[in-house]
Amino acid sequence: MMKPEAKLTKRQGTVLEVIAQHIEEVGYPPTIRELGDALGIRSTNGVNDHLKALEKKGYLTREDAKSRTMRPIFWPDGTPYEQGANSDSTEDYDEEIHQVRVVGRIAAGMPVTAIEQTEEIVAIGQGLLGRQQKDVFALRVKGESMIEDGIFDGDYIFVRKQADVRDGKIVAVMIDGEATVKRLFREGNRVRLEPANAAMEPIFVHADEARETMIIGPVVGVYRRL
Amino acid sequence: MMKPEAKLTKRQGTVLEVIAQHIEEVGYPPTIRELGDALGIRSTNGVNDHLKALEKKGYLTREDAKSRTMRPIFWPDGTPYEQGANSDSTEDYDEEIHQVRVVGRIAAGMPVTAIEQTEEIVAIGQGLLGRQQKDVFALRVKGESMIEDGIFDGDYIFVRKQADVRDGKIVAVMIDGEATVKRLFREGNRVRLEPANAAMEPIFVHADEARETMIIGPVVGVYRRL
DNA sequence: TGCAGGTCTGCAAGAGTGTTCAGCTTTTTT
DNA sequence: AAAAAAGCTGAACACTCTTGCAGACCTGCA
Repeated sequence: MMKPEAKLTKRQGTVLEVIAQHIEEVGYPPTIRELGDALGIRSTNGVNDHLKALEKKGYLTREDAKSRTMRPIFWPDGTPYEQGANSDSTEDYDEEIHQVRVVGRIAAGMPVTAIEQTEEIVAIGQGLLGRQQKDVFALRVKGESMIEDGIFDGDYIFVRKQADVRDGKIVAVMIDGEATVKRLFREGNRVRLEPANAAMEPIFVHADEARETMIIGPVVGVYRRL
Repeated sequence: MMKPEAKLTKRQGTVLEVIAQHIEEVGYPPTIRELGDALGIRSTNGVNDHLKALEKKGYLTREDAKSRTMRPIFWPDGTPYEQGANSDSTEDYDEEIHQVRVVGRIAAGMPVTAIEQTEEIVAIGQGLLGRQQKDVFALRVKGESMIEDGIFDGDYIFVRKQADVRDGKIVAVMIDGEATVKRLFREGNRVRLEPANAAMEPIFVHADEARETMIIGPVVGVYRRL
């Protein structure tokens, strides 16, 4: 089994995970600036330093001066990164149990990382959440806007914090301080938030709008107690 | 199964194939110029016309004005294009966390305790299952008999082994060796098993019937991966 | 015959992106 | 305590990339 030369710092591991997450979720690698947004780094050079470090340590490759050309080689833990051919990995893998915070509301205008009112904490195994789901939290659904997609009032939804989401995915968004769940579609310079309820109208958000809008991230799971 | 609206021309199919090939071999989508090189098209607009056509016909999506953001949706022949993958895992742990067996089928005529084919094990915290949930196992739902209750094909349902169930509850039952999910209603000396799908008829089971019927227990939770 | 759609050239504007420089603070190592 | 590494800001620059416009040729179809 191949292994990388040196270990990563905590932060570098996070960077690498965010890249892998972006590729899996969005379908292609991020740009330096997109990476910066996801990591809360304002300067492109701040991100670049991380990428240089990851390259130097052998966890990542890039093509010079080309956009979106970064490719992970190893996971932060040293496991080889695979992309196309995934296998029945014969290796056992200790299942991680995640302690997920359930929040009632999200403060308006706050960065995505700032969440109020942890109402309870629930435990759920990695097997149900999917691969490398780190920044996941849970919300209780209010309202019936997604009943046709089988998401009901009172359901727990598990959301991964990630601003960049693939088209057509179910996402949690924050509009004027209210957190809601909708399907997201990009249409030119605006975004359509489509409820799964024939009785409700889609919401349109323009890029240049004054509205307090923020994509929290994709919904990765739904749980309903019966 | 979803299908694209219109068919592609020969050339458009080639373009789409080249894109898919690039993603597979290089790891990320090409730019318009790179596509042009691969196709022998000198003008970026020539390529762009193809991309527009592919988008219009629903075979491809792009983000506006961003590089390398094209994503195939269908193959030229109309087959859905897949890219993401799931991995599952198992191992022990201990706490207030339940290791729940996920079974594919239940053997006909066997006592409820005898279950075959543990396909995987998922972990879930007590907080989501409810109180004193000891004999709980999980099933993957097959079919659409409960879509109106928000239980879809492929969902995990958590069932507590318990023969006595309150009226109107969603239960897992075994009929002639097949495990299904229905709502249970007692009506005199018979039992009505009501699907939550307008297109399906309820099943009636009489107490004196020869049918191999057995109530496994109430469904205490539903989980759906997204 | 006319017309729509597919395919392509060439050009130019403007947004997007990677790179680099100078400098800063904090953490880790020596 | 000093030095090195990690982590980051802000700005500037050149190049890449998408998009749009104008125009061309071809084919199938009404």
